[in-house]
Amino acid sequence: MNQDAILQALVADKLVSAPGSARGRLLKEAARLFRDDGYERTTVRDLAAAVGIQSGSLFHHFRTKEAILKAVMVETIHLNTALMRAAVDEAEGDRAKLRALIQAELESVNGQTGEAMAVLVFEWRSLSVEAQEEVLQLRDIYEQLWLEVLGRLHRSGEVSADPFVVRRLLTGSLSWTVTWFHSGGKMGLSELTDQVMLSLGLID
Amino acid sequence: MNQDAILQALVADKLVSAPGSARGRLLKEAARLFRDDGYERTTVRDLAAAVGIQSGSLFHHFRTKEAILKAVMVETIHLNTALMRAAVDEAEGDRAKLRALIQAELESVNGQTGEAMAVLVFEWRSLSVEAQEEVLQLRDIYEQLWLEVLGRLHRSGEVSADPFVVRRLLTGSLSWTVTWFHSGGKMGLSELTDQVMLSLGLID
DNA sequence: CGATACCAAGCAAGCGCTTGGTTTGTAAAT
DNA sequence: ATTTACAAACCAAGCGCTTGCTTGGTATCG
Repeated sequence: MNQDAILQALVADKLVSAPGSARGRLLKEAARLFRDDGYERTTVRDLAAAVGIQSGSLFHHFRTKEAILKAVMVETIHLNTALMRAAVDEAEGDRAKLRALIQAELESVNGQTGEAMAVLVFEWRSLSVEAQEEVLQLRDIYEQLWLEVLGRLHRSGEVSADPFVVRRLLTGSLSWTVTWFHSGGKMGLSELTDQVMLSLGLID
Repeated sequence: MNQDAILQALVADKLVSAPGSARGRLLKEAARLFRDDGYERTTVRDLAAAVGIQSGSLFHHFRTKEAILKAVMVETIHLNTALMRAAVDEAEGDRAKLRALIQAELESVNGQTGEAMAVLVFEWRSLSVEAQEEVLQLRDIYEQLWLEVLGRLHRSGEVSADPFVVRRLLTGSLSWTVTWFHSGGKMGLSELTDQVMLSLGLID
């Protein structure tokens, strides 16, 4: 199952907006603006201009500005949960599964959905407390994927540190790559993945 | 040279405001509010109320709201550069120096100056481009400390991955601890440091 | 014909910051 | 020891602007 097929399945289930639809384009522009300028600095007028409508017309699609932020986050989580599960299912062996997870997360952060992922990481606080809890619950689903793989690698002695701690250290280091890594450079995503595995002592 | 002595030396050099002074208290409250609510969400009225003055009176101490953010960041960098240098100087051997750097950064992020450090990490974009460059230059000074130690560990074969990459991965994982690690819990800062060293394969 | 998507205009509230004047702390002059 | 002088710290009020969002009406299309 490739990335396009995964996306289409999610669209069919109405978990993610079709990229071509008005709602889909709006969310894409929102993700870009929220990442570049931050949620608070982005005005509804900026966002409306980016999609070529009047600011008031936004509220035909979303009840509030916060609902747009939440939708960006929720759809991103749904997409990435599916991508992670596919990555982990395709790889054989726990080292390979971990490598697949790392590469998948790096692709999410630095690839096409990177804008939305960055928003997910850095725009937390702009969500109301209730919305935060909702998003957090969704996120836990794919955290479980990591913990299973890391748990087995820990029991086999290949990873000495505590799985929970390792996952959290990785969350930080992988999402932080958005601030310094640029896919166009001389190091590619695959090499970066290797470097992460190396730094964990999982390649010799 | 302990932490208090370092702080006093910086205050004497006017690189950091005295914690008891009006300016010092203002910056401390600003750091707390900027971390908790974000720079954009924090209003000058919130900040003024937190230090017990009128909002207009803030502008007697700082020309603009942004100048307050910048001051928080600049003073934090000065303080932490000094702390890092002390940590690295006191430790003997490169593994011990790396451990000292990690622990010092974890203390900065999660300890007394944690609020300001979180601001430094997460409130980037709210600074004007010129101010960003200024802050970046100051930060490079202490990045050099890390690269020297990591470079030696790399040449000796103790750290296989590229020093630049390792430093950046560590920047992410260490600053991210602010979102999940709480010093009050059952794992202390020293144990967390051990876990980081473990995850790098630097303890057996 | 009815639903969906949009525009034009603007409201109420909140924003950073300014202004003009008063209090407070300090130190030299009497 | 008291007065004088002056700057630093602060208050009360509010200006001009931007913000998220609302309203009432108009295209567009199956």
